[in-house]
Amino acid sequence: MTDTKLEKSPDIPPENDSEFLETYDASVFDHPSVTVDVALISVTKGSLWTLLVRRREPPFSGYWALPGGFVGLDESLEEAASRVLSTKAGLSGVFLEQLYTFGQPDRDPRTRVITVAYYALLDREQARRLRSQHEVLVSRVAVDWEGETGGPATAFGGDGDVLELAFDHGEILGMVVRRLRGKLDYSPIGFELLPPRFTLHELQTVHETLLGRPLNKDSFRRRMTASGVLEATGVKQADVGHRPAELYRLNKEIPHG
Amino acid sequence: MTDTKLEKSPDIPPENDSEFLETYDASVFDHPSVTVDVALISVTKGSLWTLLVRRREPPFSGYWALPGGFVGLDESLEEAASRVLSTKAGLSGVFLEQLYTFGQPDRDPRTRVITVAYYALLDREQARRLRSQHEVLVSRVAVDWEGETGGPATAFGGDGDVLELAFDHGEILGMVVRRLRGKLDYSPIGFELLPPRFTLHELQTVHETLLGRPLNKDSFRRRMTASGVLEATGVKQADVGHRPAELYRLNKEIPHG
DNA sequence: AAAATAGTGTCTATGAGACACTATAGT
DNA sequence: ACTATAGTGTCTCATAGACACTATTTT
Repeated sequence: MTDTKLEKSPDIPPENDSEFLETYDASVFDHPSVTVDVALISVTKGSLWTLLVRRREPPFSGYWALPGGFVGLDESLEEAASRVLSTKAGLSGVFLEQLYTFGQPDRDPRTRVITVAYYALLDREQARRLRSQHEVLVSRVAVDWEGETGGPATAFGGDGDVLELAFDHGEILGMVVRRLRGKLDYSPIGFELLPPRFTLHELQTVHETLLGRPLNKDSFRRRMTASGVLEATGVKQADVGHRPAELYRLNKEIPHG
Repeated sequence: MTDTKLEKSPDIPPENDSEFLETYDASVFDHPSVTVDVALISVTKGSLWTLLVRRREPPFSGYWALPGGFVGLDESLEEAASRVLSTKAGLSGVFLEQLYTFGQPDRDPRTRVITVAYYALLDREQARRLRSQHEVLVSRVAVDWEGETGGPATAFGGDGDVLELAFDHGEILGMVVRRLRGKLDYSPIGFELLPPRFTLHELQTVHETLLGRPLNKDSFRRRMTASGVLEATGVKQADVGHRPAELYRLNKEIPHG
């Protein structure tokens, strides 16, 4: 094949970025700030919840924001997100995955801030501990099913009032929910939102809450048991006022990406 | 519900990022550099291709790299990627989407560089124009089907030799291909790799090349015609040495996310 | 006519939804 | 016994794969 036109002219830029530097030279030290913002997602009572912190200073003073922080020069993005999780929520060892990077020049009115958004998935127990913390709000989140192709999420306070979200955090939350909806079919993320042992019914409720629509019970059970990612423990529920369901756990033998 | 523990203590940090600043204060002006790298993907001759540029200076001098550049303080990430596309490849108006952000502290040995990776999809005609340019190499790319869960791509030169890729660009290319494979089922990205009018066979070849495995002809035709995203033009191929196939185009009436 | 690919019709296997039925806990 | 949910068996319908067959162009 003759697809190769290899380098032969002397006017090739010496660096990947040199032609940019021509126009950028004077401000070469004006690098943008880079932050991570983390959406801590949990599912209970048939709703989606996320942790928000209230801003006390401009910009967006009084608005609610996802917990976040600057990326240190010696830490990876994931380490920065982990640090935010630990500092702002006292959590470690939770499922954490990169979502998207938001970099509109005007998203922070002060200065250029590019943020790498992450989402973390919490089970009931972790979410419960969060609710007992001070200074944070675990807020209910809703995304229109219509909002499939885009659009922000709405966050609600304890009294059902709509919360004003800082920056583009409404958009970030909207994208988190849509991403989770999309991954649910082919990725074992539902389990991250449940304790280590759970019933099929609990798993179905998590899926339904995430998707925002009811699922067929028979089909759901068949799909899950046939997929091989579940493992029956032999143990059953206790004290439930009806026939106890079997508890399942994630099958660690199967590699699940 | 009593999920709200609103702010009431005076020790709440005044800013989202203040506790980070405690440890960061001295180097508050040492922001990381932020770049965009763009993988220009095309499909022809049953293979995947991407544009690579050869580095002429350290680090990774002599290695091959994705085209990229610094993000300007006043441009969005997408605008930066568009600019790279136009400056390095002379292309505009092509499909462009953000992939992932790579930020390992040691990915660039000189200094901290966080890169936001994008991928662009080119049709035959755009790829052909690329191949006629100087100073760039349109390289064949392969990703093990096994590499479903991760791992880098391999790039090949014109003589079939393996190219050494700079930085983590092999990982980036691997993730691009896996992302495309995943999106193919539920997103009309296959059309971006074809000219405005194409036959069902050409579309199937694009899908097969991307996926790295053969597809069932009958099922593929049914799926595509039933999906409603295709529109028959009534026009047929000419000069093909066999029965000419009907040409289809993307149905612009249907909203497709 | 031969070669080559386009396109259709039909049968079968598989998975989802619907529904009826049985099972087992607490009260 | 009653209630509520767990779990099974079976039927139907939609979709994918397999295969046979017909159609239409160039050489």
